[in-house]
Amino acid sequence: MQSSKRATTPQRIERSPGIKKIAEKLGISIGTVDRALHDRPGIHPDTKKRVMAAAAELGYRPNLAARFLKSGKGLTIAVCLPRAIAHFFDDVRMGVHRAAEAHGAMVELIDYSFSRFEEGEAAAVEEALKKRVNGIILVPGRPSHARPLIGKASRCNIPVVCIGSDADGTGRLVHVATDSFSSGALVGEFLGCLNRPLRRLAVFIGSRGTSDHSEKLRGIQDSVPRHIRLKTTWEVIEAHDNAREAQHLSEKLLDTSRGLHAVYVATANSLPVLQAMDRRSLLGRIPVITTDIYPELLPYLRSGKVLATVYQHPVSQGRIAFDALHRFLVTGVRPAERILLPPLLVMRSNLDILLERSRGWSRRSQGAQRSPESVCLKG
Amino acid sequence: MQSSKRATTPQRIERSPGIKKIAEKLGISIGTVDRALHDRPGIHPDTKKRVMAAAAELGYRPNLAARFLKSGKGLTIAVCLPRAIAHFFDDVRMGVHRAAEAHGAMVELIDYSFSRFEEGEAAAVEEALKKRVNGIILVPGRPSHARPLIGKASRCNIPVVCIGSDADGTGRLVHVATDSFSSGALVGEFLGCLNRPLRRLAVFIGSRGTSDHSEKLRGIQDSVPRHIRLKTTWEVIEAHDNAREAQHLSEKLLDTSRGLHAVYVATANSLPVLQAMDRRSLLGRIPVITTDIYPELLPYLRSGKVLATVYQHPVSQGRIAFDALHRFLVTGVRPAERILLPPLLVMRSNLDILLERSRGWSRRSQGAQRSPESVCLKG
DNA sequence: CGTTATCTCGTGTACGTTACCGTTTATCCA
DNA sequence: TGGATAAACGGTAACGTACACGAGATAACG
Repeated sequence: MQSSKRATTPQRIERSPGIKKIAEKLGISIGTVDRALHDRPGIHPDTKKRVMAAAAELGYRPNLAARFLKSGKGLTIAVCLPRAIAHFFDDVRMGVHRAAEAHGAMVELIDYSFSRFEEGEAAAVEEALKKRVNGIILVPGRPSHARPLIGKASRCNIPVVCIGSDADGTGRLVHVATDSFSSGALVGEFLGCLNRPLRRLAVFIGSRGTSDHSEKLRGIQDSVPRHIRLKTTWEVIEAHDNAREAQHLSEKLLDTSRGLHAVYVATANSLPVLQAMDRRSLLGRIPVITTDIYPELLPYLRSGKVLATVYQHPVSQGRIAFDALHRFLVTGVRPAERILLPPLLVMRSNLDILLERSRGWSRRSQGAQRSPESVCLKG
Repeated sequence: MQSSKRATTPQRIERSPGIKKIAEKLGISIGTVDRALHDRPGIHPDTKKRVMAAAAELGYRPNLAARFLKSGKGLTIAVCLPRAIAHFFDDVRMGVHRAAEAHGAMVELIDYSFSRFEEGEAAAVEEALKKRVNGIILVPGRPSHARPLIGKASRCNIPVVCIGSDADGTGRLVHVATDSFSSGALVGEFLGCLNRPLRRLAVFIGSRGTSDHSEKLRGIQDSVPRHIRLKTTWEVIEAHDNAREAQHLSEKLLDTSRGLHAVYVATANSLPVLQAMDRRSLLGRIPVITTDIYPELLPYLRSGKVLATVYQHPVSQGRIAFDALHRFLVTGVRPAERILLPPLLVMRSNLDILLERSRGWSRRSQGAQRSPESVCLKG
């Protein structure tokens, strides 16, 4: 069979040791090494130990290119997130997909969208486990319902990344979110800069039971007294992320207590509040700060009726979650227990650039806001 | 219970057509196809045309896993950036490296640092071209010097990504930066929110000749009148990114003109200005907004002596630049001509979370950040 | 007509991994 | 002790690509 002589080039490229190196170091076959490294049956425990030791000693790292080439498909990752408050989660999903695209066919995503109010997350995760995905990215709608599923996944050795709400103590890999306390504190600091007498402040949240919301409240209540000399009183309204409830409660608030000096809507459910205030011609007179960005909010921001909104980096959260998971799956390096992003203020001046970068909402430039010709360097 | 029949499943994973498919479709060998696809010598023009047509028809995409497996090394990308104003560029470099790490051994980076004031960029790029890298990420120190080199690289079919300064019209792949105009406009808007009489404003820039700086100036001068009723006068100081010059000019300004109402330092060279103001006990009385974040600036931010700083996402700029370049090299998809990031305000409340995410500067304790002590603007 | 150079193209091997099949060894029961 | 059965392990094809090498054809030259 061997006909001609080979004149292979020396090819002195330093390659990381492969499964073959381990095999010849131990004087066994690559098949055995393969079984040892992948918990496959049909191998003697002693042999397996020797292989694992040799692999560790040589610093073996599986060659993903070869693995992908052989198996024909890459890692599969389930992306489980709610449909509700769609704009935020759509951005998260986009962040995940963008990050995954960088790896081409070597990573495959499977989307599972579920209704936030029907505990659909359980079904989604269960489905993902059935499909034997390599990892799960999850935005828990109701963390209490998600916890057992996350525990189950972790026991199956399937890492779970939580975005937004956490589910700690379940064995989840990492929690990615914006820092809620800082969000509230940032708003407090900004309000303090306004140089106005702020005696009565209203804060709209979803529920005190949600740690995200209670932390935001704690943040602003901790921050405002530090920047404002006057004694402040607080109106805390729990709207439970329900539009009708938000509308009803805000109208009630506005009608009963007149001397409101600032409003902070700490949930994405800000539209009903804004509309109620608009009807009473309060916008523009009372400083309002909201959370997140969605199309209906844009006119309020552009007109200055809403001073600023706290941006929570949905796209980045998705990207970071994916990167952490991918890195763990590939290299085995565990990310930090928790990755917190800084909340940032978005105002009229930087709104359009932000949108252009993250989405396709407002392609229109706002008149004189930007000169038509692009920036061009001239020597 | 398994079926009696061995009958393995057809394993019909839909694979994208490879070089082999093209070969058998045309009835030629894979070697010929290889030569055609890679502009290798020794192939008849007609044959090459047929191959290219067939490749296009079948939607051929090279299998990077196989390519990497065979060749033993991945894409090599040169990262050329200055040493000066180190913190910003260090972050850019970190962003590039982080993004590259996700691809493991399939991407290799080569760092070329050069001195900004000695036209070192030319040598760096030249060196990269010699090494026959697949792409170049460049922060032009002196764009006018970089232009011919970028043109040369583009003619060699080596894509160049510019971060910060642009070199447009040279064939560079894409320009990544923060939107300078928005930066200035954001500061103007924020100052407007302060609700104070701002009649005399000082803006420190590097040079009017740098488009980045002149755009920031244009931004704030366009923005302030929209938020402040009073007529404003402007002091524009060009410090040429030189610390001594900045110190001298700021002291001269502070001593000659007393009624300053706000200061915007639009370059990273803000320390001399702050020190000059501090010596005259002006900090805390006159609102100051700076640019970028570096260790020496932290005390000013934490104490409230600097109200806010405009963050330009150095890490993200690096990451985005890399991703755009990588995507282009792998899929051939050209990114947008220009990718502009939104500038964002960093204040005390979100400073530490930001640092934790991007670097290791910040001290661990959140006690300091959330201590009751604070400095408000007086007067 | 023979020799050689040039151009064009086919062939073979290797990359690291996995799946599958074949082979050897150990265990157990009749 | 023979034979059956399973456990443990060896061997190899194949994934898609890159590249060295050689075969075949054609043309140019003596």
